[in-house]
Amino acid sequence: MQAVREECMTIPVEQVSECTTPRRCTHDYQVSCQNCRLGSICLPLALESDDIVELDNIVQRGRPLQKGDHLYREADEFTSVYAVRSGTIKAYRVTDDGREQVTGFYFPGEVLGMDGISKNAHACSAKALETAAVCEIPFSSLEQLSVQLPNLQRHFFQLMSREITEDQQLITLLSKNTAEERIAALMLSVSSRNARRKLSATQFRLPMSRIDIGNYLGLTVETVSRVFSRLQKLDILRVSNKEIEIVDVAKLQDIAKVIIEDN
Amino acid sequence: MQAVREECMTIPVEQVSECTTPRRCTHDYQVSCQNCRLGSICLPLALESDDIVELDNIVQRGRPLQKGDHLYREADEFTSVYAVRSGTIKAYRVTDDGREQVTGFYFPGEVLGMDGISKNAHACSAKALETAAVCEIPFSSLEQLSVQLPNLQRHFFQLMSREITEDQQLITLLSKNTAEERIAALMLSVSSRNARRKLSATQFRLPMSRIDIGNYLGLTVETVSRVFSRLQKLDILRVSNKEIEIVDVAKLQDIAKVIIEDN
DNA sequence: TGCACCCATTGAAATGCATCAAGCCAGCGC
DNA sequence: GCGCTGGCTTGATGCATTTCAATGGGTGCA
Repeated sequence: MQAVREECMTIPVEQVSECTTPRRCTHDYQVSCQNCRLGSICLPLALESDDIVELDNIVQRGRPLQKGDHLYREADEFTSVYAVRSGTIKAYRVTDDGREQVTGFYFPGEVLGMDGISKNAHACSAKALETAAVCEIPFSSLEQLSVQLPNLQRHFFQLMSREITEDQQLITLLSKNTAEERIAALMLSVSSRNARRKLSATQFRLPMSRIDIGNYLGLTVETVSRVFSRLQKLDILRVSNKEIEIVDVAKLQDIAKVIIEDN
Repeated sequence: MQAVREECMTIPVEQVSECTTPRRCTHDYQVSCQNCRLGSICLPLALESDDIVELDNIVQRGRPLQKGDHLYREADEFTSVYAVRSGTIKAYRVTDDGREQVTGFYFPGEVLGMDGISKNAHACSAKALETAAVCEIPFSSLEQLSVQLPNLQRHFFQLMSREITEDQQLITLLSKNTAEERIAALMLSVSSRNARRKLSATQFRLPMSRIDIGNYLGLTVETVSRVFSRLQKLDILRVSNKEIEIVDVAKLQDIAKVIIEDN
């Protein structure tokens, strides 16, 4: 499984749309919105097929990002929002005293960059955690198209609203929950987002480092590591470096308390 | 000063638009967007005067809320967003184990309720911390009008984006900062939001209780209280119950580290 | 093959905040 | 006035997580 991913990563041209099968990826580099596997969980949701063509026309598909490449940086001029097609993107900001705060992880089908709208400059940086491909959606075009397609406007409002509610869930998590609860909630979140993409909900590879996890959840690396060890000892998780297997979903949900939604 | 506010609160009909002068409030109950004092920091920002009339037509101004009244509750059907005209609104959600998490405080000129768009149901509850008046903006009308007025669409996108960046700032605060830093940041935030409304940036009355502050900042009441005492002892703040005076802004900023923006 | 580097794990000690507990003060109804 | 209640403050103690420190394992490169 891991070998396949590695293979994929050496053939960026071929793994633009998500590569999940053990077979060699055959996705077209320039796959359109109409036949993108992610369609139903990405922007085109709720659009008529004629409308999707119009959306497709404004979407720009650039070269894949290599691990560590930046999609944009804090304070960069805001021009576009981005839909992830493959790989994982980490959004983060640097605090005044130089430390990093991870504000989100974006998986295929998810849209990022909307924080830049308010000031016309990105409020955070976005960096690829692994080889990744994104669709760039120029915001001015999106605005214009939204005026013609009320469904698109609606959908984009919903996307932004969703970002808000997710941030608020994270706020609650950080404010009220223990280290164990936070980790459990994150694992369930990754799990359900995997399931949404028809991948395994119980076995997956975390694309981010322990440092990133800790940073996102307001914990130190050491605490993250300890919690993983503890959950493994309790036969709730099986952890091998970045490979995670959820052995006991019920117990994990019990620990997380937070209900992880996946729509 | 406090006496005036009290007077105002007994005459709700008259204090709909913000009451800040020692004189008896003379604001019209049905003040329109065109001549609302908050115009420049509320939705109509960036609209032509003709457009403001159109916006004004869809805005509904109901009876003021009394302290403790709910504007909406979690899971209520989402129909409108709300602009605060006077008073303060607290947004909060109840966690699965019954505890409360305050997600935001909304002052005059600020817009709330956008979290409800994604699921067509409110993701949190909103409650008046004191007598408050709000403008209700039916979302379907706003959507329709946005299609006609690209500036309005843009502005609403910006409002939502702003909510996202503010939530992310809170995430950083909760994840990285000490109790002292969090309180300092909140005081500076209230201060700058007051200044935006041409009120004193150094002397104000906190509309929320210590419990709410703690809840918002992920701290217990006791810690909040201790921090206030400490900051008072250091001659940075003067605290008398809910009345706050910022004695040393520089030191407060120094503690907060976070740069509080006010645009 | 071996070195260097980064990431992850584990242990021991330190600490900031929560928890528990008691007391104070203001407002309010009786 | 009296006693009640709710919000706020202050002190003593405990604990979860951080901090400091050391070690191990994987990966890339010479």
